[in-house]
Amino acid sequence: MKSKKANSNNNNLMLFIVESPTKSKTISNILNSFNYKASVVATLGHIKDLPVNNLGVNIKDGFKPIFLFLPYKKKIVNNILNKIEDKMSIVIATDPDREGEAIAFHIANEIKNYIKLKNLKDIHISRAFINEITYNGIKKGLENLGDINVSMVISQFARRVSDRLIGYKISPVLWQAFKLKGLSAGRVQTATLKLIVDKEKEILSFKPRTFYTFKVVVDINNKKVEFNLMNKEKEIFKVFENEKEKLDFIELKLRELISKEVVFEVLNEDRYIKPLPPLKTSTLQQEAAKLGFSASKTMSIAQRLFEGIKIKDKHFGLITYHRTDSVRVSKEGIELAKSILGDIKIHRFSDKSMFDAHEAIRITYNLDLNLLRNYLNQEEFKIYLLIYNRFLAAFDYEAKYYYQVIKSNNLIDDLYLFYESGKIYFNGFLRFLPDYINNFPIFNKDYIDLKDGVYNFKIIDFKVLKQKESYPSRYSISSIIKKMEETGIGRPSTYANTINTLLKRNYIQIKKNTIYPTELGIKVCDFLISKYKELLDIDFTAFLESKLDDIEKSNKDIANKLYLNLLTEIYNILLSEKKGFLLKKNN
DNA sequence: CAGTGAGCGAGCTTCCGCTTGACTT
Repeated sequence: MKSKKANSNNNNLMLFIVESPTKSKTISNILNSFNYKASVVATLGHIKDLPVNNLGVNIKDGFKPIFLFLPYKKKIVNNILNKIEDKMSIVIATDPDREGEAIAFHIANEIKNYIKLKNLKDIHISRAFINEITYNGIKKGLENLGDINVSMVISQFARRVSDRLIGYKISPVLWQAFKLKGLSAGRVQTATLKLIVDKEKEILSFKPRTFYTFKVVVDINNKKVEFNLMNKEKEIFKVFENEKEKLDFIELKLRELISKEVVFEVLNEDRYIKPLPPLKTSTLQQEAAKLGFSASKTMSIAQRLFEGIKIKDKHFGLITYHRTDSVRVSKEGIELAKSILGDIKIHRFSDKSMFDAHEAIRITYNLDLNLLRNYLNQEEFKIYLLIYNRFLAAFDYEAKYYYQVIKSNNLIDDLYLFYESGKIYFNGFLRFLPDYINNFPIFNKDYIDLKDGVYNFKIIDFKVLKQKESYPSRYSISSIIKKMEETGIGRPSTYANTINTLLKRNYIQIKKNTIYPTELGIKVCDFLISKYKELLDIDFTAFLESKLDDIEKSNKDIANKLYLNLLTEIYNILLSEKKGFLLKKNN
């Protein structure tokens, strides 16, 4: 073994490149156990980007992007290059997604230039796809080394250049139209702003109507039980203010029923509640928002938990990576759940993750919570607990409950009396998420001891409740992030940034976790949508994604052609709108 | 001759997405 290692020392020289430095230590240990003499280095995300001060897109030369080093990245890249030696294998293991592929492309170019410059020999560059930082994840990645996927890189360029053209061509139109410095527009921020403005308009134009509902009190074994008057579809029956005759009719009929016996059917069922999936970026931000954390605050706390803490001279990264859109849990995570819970159940959760570069956000060690409380501040501990509870809940058993529905015969014109209740008899995952049952109103009602069957019960009384339709509610931080994710606007790394940008531009205000558009926000949004609906409305991102998908799936030549088509199409829209704007101004 | 002002040109804002760390409070 010793001689073999010495023998192959040079062949096993490896430079392993990832994005996040926090992962490098773990990876380094795993690679050493494979007998590689590896150094693991991190790019810290993108190394190159379009210039900030100008468009950076050569429109006449087929929309060719001009990429420059981001600040401080030249130094990081130089540090990586300095580690390259003869007879080394270089493995680029940036995240397995569109952005990661572009990072791989840029770093590979730098490496190739360096090799030429220094005249280095026997260097092999390859691309690895690592879905999880575990022994098996790395092993699998190294067994299936490949090359950089050029079409995927072109698709990332298309995404980047689209966003640049839209942002940098439209924002100046705003400066001119509003005579204000620093206004901005973009595919993500303007679509998000529109969600908020649309909601405000919905509220403004909403005219709440007054309506009446009916509760009927029934005597069941000397207990007064309140039933709802509902239609066949189990919707509460409403009579609106202008339907006076209907109201009188129902009241009359109900009055006639007082002291009368009515036929009811009782049905009891065994039902269960499935656990919630573990957290991902969007849901973590949503849950934390309910505790009063802003999205960016949540992310900086999660970053600290990810980087971890020292306990008795040993370092513990406390959670998995916190920027993810997946609820998948790695084998290692499942083992961890098993070691904590003993007995686990694997549930299937629907997962619409687009790239799945990272698994769900979960805890990484079975650490004593009381011990941890001493090492974390209050905020960190709260966020850790959210992650802890959702992770363990996801592997726990369903909660089980008795469900009961009591339904009358046809009472009046296809209207029925309904009573629904539930009683939990097995907590299951609810031991980790006790508040979750508040989402089910049936558990607030008494479960009545009645066997299945047909009964006669006496009607005692009824109540007519006067109510007003409630206004649509404005977005909270939590619900806007949910909506952004549902509509596909933005990515896990940018939900928080987008909200901050809208705040910084004074397009929105947040008061008591409620998001209001400002007057400026509404004006800017209306102006932009009237002129650039095609590019800035909510569904443009879905359109763009489908085009990017086409590019990614094509061979290089077709991908280049599709790239040109897409950007020409976008540019033409920008051009025609701008012309229209100038014409109108001159008139 | 000196003061005024027209006219011109330069410089500035801006996008989305991937990562931390260097700042301040």
